[in-house]
Amino acid sequence: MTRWLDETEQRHWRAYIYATTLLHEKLSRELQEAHGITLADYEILVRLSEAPDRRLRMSHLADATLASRSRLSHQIDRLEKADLVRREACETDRRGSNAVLTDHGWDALVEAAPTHVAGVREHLVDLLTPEQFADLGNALAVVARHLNSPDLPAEQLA
Amino acid sequence: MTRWLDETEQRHWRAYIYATTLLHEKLSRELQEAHGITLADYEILVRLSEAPDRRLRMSHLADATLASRSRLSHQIDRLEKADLVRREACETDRRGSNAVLTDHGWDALVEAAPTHVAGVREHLVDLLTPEQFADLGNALAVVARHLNSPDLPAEQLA
DNA sequence: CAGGGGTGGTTGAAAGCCGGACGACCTGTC
DNA sequence: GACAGGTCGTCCGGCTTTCAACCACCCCTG
Repeated sequence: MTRWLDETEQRHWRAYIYATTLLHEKLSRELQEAHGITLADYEILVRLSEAPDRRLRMSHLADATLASRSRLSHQIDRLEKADLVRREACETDRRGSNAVLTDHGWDALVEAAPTHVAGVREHLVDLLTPEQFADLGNALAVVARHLNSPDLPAEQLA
Repeated sequence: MTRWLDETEQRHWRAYIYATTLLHEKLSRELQEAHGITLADYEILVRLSEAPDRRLRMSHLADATLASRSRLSHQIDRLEKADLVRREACETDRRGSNAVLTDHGWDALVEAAPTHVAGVREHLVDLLTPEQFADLGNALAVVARHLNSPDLPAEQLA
């Protein structure tokens, strides 16, 4: 038996779909117009910039950015062509490679970051009260944990 | 001067990106595996099913689903191949076409709806208290309104 | 230390997506 | 009633994503 969404739930759900789609597009477009990179590119650069020696294993980076291995591989191809990232062989595991942020990549990130942060503030954070934003973050943290955990049988909760 | 995100804001922002990406993927994959349609397809079918005579102008449908005209056109191509939707000429405006839900499309929607609703509940609604979910919806409604409105100069708010 | 199963990452082909250009058509104005 | 400017939907070219196959390598087991 399906328990349907009542009218209010449906309204909230549509607001969710609507807002998340629009926000993602807007932030990505702003980055692209100002700096020629997408939001996905930006997130890769951020991860690398935070990593020790500004390098990460491909698979780790794929997990962190929620990309498939194949997708990340292509994406790194492009970033490599743009000289924002380069690949290097992994010392300890000869199957592996590291993605390394180039100096040019670092500079690009430093330039793009204000655009990104301003967008996040303008189109999200500053539209809400601090409590609202905190509640949003906490609620979505629950969702993220749920979706990220290996699928437990639902019964386990009973 | 850029006002950076503090550590807490950053945590919330990452939860946002993480959860919205995962949730979208999960719901789309569930639909695809069970019924061979994506979330975007599903939303088109829903809009058509709710419209008078189960038909809508292409441009209206594009706006409603936040798709570019070009993207919608391709998407309708696919749905037409799958016999879920068909096109028909618009009577009152010879430039236009209507997308019409076929009987088969209606049946597919009726079949897919329980999967979708169950997913939304399992991975979002039922993870939160009713208040949390309502707050989420209301906060995102603010965001959606903001992003949807024609760009006012920021000064207008002062 | 040989073999088998698993993992890391890349690749190519096919499908999907977007922006921009386009032809067709509508509508207001003179 | 002609024309200018807008709107409707499609199409083209180029890029992105996905899927599945693949090679190279690791590691465990016997």
